[in-house]
Amino acid sequence: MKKPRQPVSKHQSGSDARRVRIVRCIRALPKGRVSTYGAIAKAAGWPGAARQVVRVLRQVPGLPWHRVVGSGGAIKCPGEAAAEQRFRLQMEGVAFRGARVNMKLHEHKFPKARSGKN
DNA sequence: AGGGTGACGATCA
DNA sequence: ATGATCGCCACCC
Repeated sequence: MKKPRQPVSKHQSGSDARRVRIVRCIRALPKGRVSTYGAIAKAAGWPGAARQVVRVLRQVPGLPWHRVVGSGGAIKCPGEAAAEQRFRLQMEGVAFRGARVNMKLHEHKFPKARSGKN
């Protein structure tokens, strides 16, 4: 077996591994639960990379993108997507407080990204 | 090599 | 709450 996979580019650098990590976190979001771009980045062991989370969400299909919101539970999607996201979340039983998700009730807690060893 | 862009985050006025 | 700025990181031309 070789690696019958054809990378989008030529060589994936370390950034690819991070991407995978981020994807993993997003896919780990259970129904009815949400998280923020920053929290996911942090959970992926990469604090401050909220923008990369966004990039992954847009590039990788099949992710529960609607379960990812901005800090404070604010929906940051542009135009129509915002309405859809909100709609889908409500359908999953997520409660809103105005234009934001009630993070008190639905913010997902990721397991500690390996602190020493635990 | 240089510059612009984002479904961001935090801070300040 | 709104708008402006800065910091962060990867990607695109």
